[in-house]
Amino acid sequence: MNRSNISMAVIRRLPKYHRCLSDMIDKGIERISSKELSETIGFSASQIRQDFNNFGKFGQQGYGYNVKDLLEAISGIIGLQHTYHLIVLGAGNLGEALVNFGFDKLGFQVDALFDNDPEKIGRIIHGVEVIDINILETYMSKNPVDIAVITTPGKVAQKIADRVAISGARSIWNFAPVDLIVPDDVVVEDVHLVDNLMTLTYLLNE
Amino acid sequence: MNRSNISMAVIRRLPKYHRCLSDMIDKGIERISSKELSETIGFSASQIRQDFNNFGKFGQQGYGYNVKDLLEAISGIIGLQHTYHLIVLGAGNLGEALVNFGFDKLGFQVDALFDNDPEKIGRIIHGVEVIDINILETYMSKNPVDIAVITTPGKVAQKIADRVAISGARSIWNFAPVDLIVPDDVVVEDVHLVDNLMTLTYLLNE
DNA sequence: TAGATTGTTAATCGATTAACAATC
DNA sequence: TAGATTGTTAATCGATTAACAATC
Repeated sequence: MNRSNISMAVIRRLPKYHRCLSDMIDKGIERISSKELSETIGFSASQIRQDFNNFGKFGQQGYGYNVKDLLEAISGIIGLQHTYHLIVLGAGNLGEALVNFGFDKLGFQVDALFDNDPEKIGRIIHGVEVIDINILETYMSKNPVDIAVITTPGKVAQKIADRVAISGARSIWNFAPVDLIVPDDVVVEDVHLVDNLMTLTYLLNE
Repeated sequence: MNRSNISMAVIRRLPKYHRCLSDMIDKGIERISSKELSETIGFSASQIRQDFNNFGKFGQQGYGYNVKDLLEAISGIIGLQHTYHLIVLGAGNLGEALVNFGFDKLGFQVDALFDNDPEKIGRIIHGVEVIDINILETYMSKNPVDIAVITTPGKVAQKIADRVAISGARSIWNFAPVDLIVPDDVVVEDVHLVDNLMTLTYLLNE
């Protein structure tokens, strides 16, 4: 039950449990066994029970799991009880798309966009202001930033990562096609879209 | 050397080899040992040699690997010698961002965007026309589609997947937060952005 | 109570790492 | 030739699956 011992394989399955259980709530399903959940989610019943038992005992022998309670437990494990403050570095199409994606319902609030383009600075995009990247440090000294989202070109991504890390960002969600180097206490999650496309083409030629 | 036996763990490392070797070409590096590559890429030298030897013998004892030859070999393994025809389903911010991402340099050509919004149909976005989703089948009967990119809301994603699959799309790059059900011969690669965000928040609370 | 299903231990499977003979 | 480094086999490690006692 020590979070730092949990393998990444388990951690990466948590969001899928969250999504699947949310769907079940919407459908009015009240209880579920690991066997039934297995059929919906595609993980083995054994793996499901192993996964949950990394974090505690959420079921009841002979009954299964209460969907609502289990969803709440998993939300808590993931950390969805908190609201997270995001800033997006790079007000291009991708940055704009992320502002508009609808993460806010889950507690992810984009507070500001940053760019170096004078044409964009000062504009409001989906209710979020575009701020001059030159005053990033000033902004960060006054506002908490949990997640810095990097959507800049690859060439400047490391420099931006350095700046947000030194200014106190706790984590980076990186869309630039580079492997960032950050201090030990900064968490990085990469979305390497080109890598995904290449995986797809490999499988296409199998 | 039978492609279908290769594990997904290996396949998902191929794009990173590609990126790392491309960077080395740009830097003018001509040869590299698995040990040196290990230090740059962060995989063990042993793993690197194991990975390559799934596909053939690309090195030379006592010398290492020729960077240019190795990059060409890996490009070929991934399938980058071909050009791929893409269509994007959903002309929202994300669809627009993907059209503009710059994949074309790697051989990924977006031929068309599809949407159901009369305001958008007929418009040209970054040189790509937005077509009425109602004539998707007509379009696909006349044009080859290797990769169908789904950027629609989750609710309609499965229906769109069904339509592109039956019309002959060979693969789907899915950005909707659903697990698509497709015929066996259609390859799906998911980009579940909400899942990535949740993984990040988990790690943030570790 | 009997049936069902969890929580947990043991067995299996697969992926990574270590070691070294082959060879450039 | 001697040194270096691959290709490949063997050992280890970790993750998944199977099994079953505990118990609701």
